[in-house]
Formats: sequence, C-alpha cells, structure tokens
Amino acid sequence: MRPRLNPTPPPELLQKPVVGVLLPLPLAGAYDYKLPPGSNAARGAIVAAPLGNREMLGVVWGTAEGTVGDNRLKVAEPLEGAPALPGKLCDFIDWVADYTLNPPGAILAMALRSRGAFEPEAHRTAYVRGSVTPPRMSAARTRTLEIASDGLARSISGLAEDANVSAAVVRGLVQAGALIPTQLPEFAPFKQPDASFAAPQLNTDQAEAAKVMTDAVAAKTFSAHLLDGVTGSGKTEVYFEAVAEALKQDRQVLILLPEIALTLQFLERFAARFGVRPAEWHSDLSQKERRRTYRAVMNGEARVVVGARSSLFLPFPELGLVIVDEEHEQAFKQQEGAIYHARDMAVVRARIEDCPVVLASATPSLESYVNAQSGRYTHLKLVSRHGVAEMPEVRLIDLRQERDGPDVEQKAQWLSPPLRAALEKTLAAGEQAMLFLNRRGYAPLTLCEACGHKFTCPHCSAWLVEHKYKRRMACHQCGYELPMPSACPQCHEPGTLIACGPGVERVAEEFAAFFPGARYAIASSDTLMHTGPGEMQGPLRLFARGEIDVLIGTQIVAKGHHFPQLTLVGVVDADLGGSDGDLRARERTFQLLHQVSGRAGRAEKPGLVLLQTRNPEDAVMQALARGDRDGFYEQERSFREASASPPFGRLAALVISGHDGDAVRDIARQLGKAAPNARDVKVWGPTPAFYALLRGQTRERLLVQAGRGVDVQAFLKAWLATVKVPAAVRVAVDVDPVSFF
DNA sequence: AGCACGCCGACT
DNA sequence: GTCGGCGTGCTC
Repeated sequence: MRPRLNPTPPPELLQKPVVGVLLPLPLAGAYDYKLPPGSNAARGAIVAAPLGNREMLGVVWGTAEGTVGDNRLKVAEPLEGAPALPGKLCDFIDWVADYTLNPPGAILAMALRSRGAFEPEAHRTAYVRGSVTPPRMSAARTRTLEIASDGLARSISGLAEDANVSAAVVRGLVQAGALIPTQLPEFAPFKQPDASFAAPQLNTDQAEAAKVMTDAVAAKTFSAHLLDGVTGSGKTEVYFEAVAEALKQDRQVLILLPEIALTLQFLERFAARFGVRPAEWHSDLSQKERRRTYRAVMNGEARVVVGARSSLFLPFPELGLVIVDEEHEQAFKQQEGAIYHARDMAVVRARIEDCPVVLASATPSLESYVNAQSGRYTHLKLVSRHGVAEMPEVRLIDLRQERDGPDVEQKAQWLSPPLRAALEKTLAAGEQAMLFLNRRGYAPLTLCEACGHKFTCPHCSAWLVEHKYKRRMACHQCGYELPMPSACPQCHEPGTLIACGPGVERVAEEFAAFFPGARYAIASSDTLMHTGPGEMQGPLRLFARGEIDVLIGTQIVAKGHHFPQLTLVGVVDADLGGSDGDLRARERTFQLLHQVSGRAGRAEKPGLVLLQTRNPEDAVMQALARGDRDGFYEQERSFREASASPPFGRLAALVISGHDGDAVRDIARQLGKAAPNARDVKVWGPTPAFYALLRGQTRERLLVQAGRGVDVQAFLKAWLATVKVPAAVRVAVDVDPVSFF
C-alpha cells in the first residue's frame, strides 16, 4: 500500500491567523505560526519564519496543529512578491516524505535549495549613450562613445573591455553625463527552445514510438512509458519529439540524467534539435546560476530543464513531461541524507502532476522491464541501430583455458593470447580498441610477502588501492591517502610488498609491454576530473580524434560517447561485480557489460567484443554472447519471482551507524529484538554492513523482506517507535534498497 | 541546520 | 584559577 496523498486544503481553511509552517529542517512536522493581522496565506506560500534567534524561509503547509500554546507562537511574515511553491510540489514533498520515512522538512530542504531565489530580484546597472558630448574628448573617450552608441546597455567593466580602455575612462564619461545609467534585470532571460528548429527524419520504429509519446503529452494526463532501445537506436531523438510536443502545448519538461551523462555533448545535441541549450540543474552550479535557474523554472521562463536527480524537486508550475534517461542507472538512487530513488520518484511526480513520464534505457532495470511486460507502462521498442551500424559480435574467452603456455617468452597476467591477437589485428588495420576494467588505480590490494600484512584504511573496512602514477595508496571509500611506502610498516622488511590483482593502470602497464609502439591512454575518474557538463576530457578527446589507438578505462568509458573508429572492446575481467549475494549484482553486470559492448562498431565497421571470464557457462555471460537480452531478463524475472524479491516482493533496510561501535551494535541488537511480528514480513539481521566501518563510522544493517501487499512504511514506523535511539547513533531507513553495502 | 548550554583539558 | 573543546538538545 502506498502512502496517501495529502490533498491541498481549500484556501478558506488557511485564512485563520495561525497556520502550520514547514521549515526546511529535519523536524518531525510543521510548526505553528501566527500570520500578521489581515494577511492570508495558502498552502505553498513562502514566509519568513523566526526560529530561535534567527529567521528562516518556511512554507505554509496547512492548518495549525494547535499543540503549542498561543502565547508561544511567533509571527511569520509572508514574503511580498515571492511566488508560492506550486501546490502539486507540496503534495509531492509530502508523498516522498511518507514513502521514504523522512521528516517532510528534510524533503522540503531539497526543494528550497536555492538561497535567495525568493528574495526580490536584484538589478544591475548598465550604461547607454546619452545625448551629452563632453567638452574634453580623447581617443579613448571617442572609442568608448562609439561603441556605446549602438544602443546596447553595458556594465562599466563590459564597456571598458569592448572599447579596450580602462574602467576609469568609462567612469569619467558617466560623470560627464555622456553615459546614462539604466536598470537591467539581474539575469538575461532564458532563450526559448524552438520545437520545430530541426525536426529529424525518423525511421518507422522511431516514428511509432514518438507518436505514442506525443499523443501522451497531448493528452495532458498521467501515463508511463518505457522507451527501450538498443544502443545507437536513437532514443534521444525519439524522446526529443515528445519534448517538442510539450513545448507546443506550452508546458514545461524535466529531463533527468545520471550526473555522469549530463555532458556538454548532451546539451549540444539538445541545442542542435531545439536551437538553444536547455536550462541545466546539477551539483556544480554556482550560487548565482542556481538562483537564476530556480527563478526561471518557477516563473515558467525555463521551458526545459536537464538535470541530475535533485532537479526532481524544482518548482515547475506547469510540468507537462518527465523523462528519465538511462533509467537503470544506480546513480539515480540517492544514498546520503534522505534516501530515495529519483527514477521511482519521477514516476510519482508525473502522477501527481498528471503528465506522462518516459523511462529510457538500452538495458532497463528489471523493475521497469516487468512493468512494461505487465502493461503498467507502455513498452516502446526501438530494435534497429541507426544507419548501417550493427550490434557487435560478442565472444567469450575462457581464462581457465586461455593462458600463455610454458613456451611463451613473455607471459601475460591480464591480457590473454586471444585478446592480444585481436588487439594486434585491430591495430594493424588502423582501427581503435578499448580495454575495459572497472577498477581504478594499479592494484586493489597490497600485501607483505614476509609477514602477510595487508594495507587497509584506518577509517573504513576496505583495502588501500595502489595508485602508481601518484605514488600513493588510497581508500576509495573515504579518500584517505598514504605515500607509497618502501617497506612493510609491520615487519619493516624492505622489498617485500606485492601488488595483488589488476586495476586499469596495471592493465595499461602490461599493454604497453606487449605493444611498445601503440598510442594509448588511461581513462578513469582519476584522469578525467568531471565537474559538471564540461568539454570531453583529455584522453576521451584524444581517442575520439584518433590521436591514440587504445583507451584503457573504467566504467567512465562505458557510456554515451561515440567513437566511430572503435571496433574492438576487450573486457579484462567480466566476472568483476560477480554474484556476491547482492540481489542486483547479475543485473548490474549484464547492464554494464552490455553497455560497454555497445561502444564497439557504431559506424560502418563491424565491432567485436571479447569478454575474459572464468565462468563462461554463467547465464549472464551466455546471454551476452548470444546477444539474447530478453532471454536474460526473462530468466532474471523468474529468479526474482521465485524468491519473492522486488518487484515481486518488497525490501527495506535499516542502517545503524555511529562513531561508537558498541553503541551502534547495541541499538542494532535492540532493534533486531524489537521487530514486530507481522504477516508476510521477515526481518533479517542485524549484521555488519559490507563496509562495517566507513569514514570512521561503524555500520550495522537490518533487512526487511515483505510481501507485495504489505504496508512497509506502517511496519517500519511502528517498529522504530519502540526503540529509543541516542543522538550519537543514527538509524537511516532505506525503502527499496538497491545495494546491500 | 544553527545556536546555546554544559561538563573536562591547556593557558594568560 | 579561566578559555574553549564539541556532545546533546531545542527551535512554533
């Protein structure tokens, strides 16, 4: 059962002098405030609310609770001229709070994440040419006035730059009355995307899918669609048609992307179709850009927003379409603070806004696949690759068989003979290859041969990863670093440290040893600082331009980019991520490897993918080799069904954490004992989390497994109410967990 | 989230 | 003897 929507109360109920005001803080509920005499404020109205000795933004949420004495109530001042939060956004916030068991104020905080967006809009002063010409002229003055006489208003520094004079010259002209100040809005208006700027030519598949979506947009009511298309089938072009329809209907659009897919390339693609870039929303916006975009969304000026998961909480007044691209990506799951899944909440937002939602992926999540199969979502399939490109051939290399024999002079550790042969052939043909290994650094584990000492992080239960370039060891969980030691810190024997297992740096080292002449580069988050939608970064750009032959990378190379000369993909360790008891491990492995495979042969040359594995008979490997995606999904679906796992059952996790390990374990034990008995609900644990220590915090987990019809939220609420948790211990609720770490 | 109140170490 | 560390708790 789903939490019920809080209906927006009729405005007359809110005209009493006391109202409930929700503050963007993790408080249990709304606080009561008086309103100034004569004012009335409906749900969503923004107020300045005194709290303690400071003043905060708050939002009128509903009628007063009446639990606090009238004499203790303070007065909240409605913000003059500030637009109210749309009622549907308030309803959405309540829904998410109920569903995720977070205090509503904690969710509101995500929706009010632009300080200053509600303050009166600032203006900036700019100058235009006036009628006065000062008696004393100079070359610099003449030049400046010439530039200014085009009628455009410029700032002092802007005009100085354009005329190539110092700001003092401009100020002198202002003083003399030759330049007249005018007030401009703080921000230039957003340019409007044009629905018919460059409409594409669609093939039959694409046109059919586009028709379903544009009809849905025109219907102006909730519907959900899975846009399921193989890599390179042109999903983006197709959902852009739905965007165009929403623009024609004068409604706003939200396109959600995982942070990593929010690239300059994507924004440019949008611009090529609609004439201008969309508004963007992600974690790297400056304070000012945030304020500008937030305002523009709220007043309807921004028609299309492309954003990471936090854009889900923007105050669209007239949302007409939500798109979640790469909907299977785990990055949509927010794991810190309020834990929620942006893809699932996007569907909820669309339901509340009464508009369509489109989930797009080449490898949908099993949840979405099942929803599409059952008819809850329409299933829009794009089967053919664009142009002449065909799906690459996928071959398995059985690492148990394919090893260098005793007769080979130079033995390989990570690149098997068949993979090397394929690399050789590709390079000889003047084509490009990619080696994929989802592991940063040189080696994931370093140990001492003499005493067995393993390098681990002092703050996390994790190994330190050697990074050879940086000559350091690093914890990939918390960022702890150590200069690479020359001797074992335990037994102090020199020269006993050995690296175990490969990372991309080590694969690159071996590649270079076998192919001394080849031009290659490493691409991982260490070598590609990604800060928002930027230019394609160094190694990727070199590769795209054909200035290097081989790209050796982590999952950062798996998505999005189009490399026309790339014909060979080698997966160094296809078993990584394997079957470690995680419900979704197989699905994730399939999705990632399928995606990496899709990099090969995207232009006219056919692609080849080689997967190195020790489990060639594994269902994931077999499905990849046969190109039988749906076969894999069907099998996975029956596994889940048989084990009553999501989406055929429900899961929730409690994560208990804190610096005091004993206190954490004690509370976890108490919670374990206090679990209520309920029909169709099982509670497992507590057990230490996968990273039992993370950033110095001890972590224990409890898992709730329930039938589909169980009201999990009610169960959790009743359960949590029975245990008093001290402030030093945190209990985080994760409804629908996607990872078991 | 701030900010105040409240009990244990190194300083003018 | 104080100044100040941040743990705990409250804010309508």
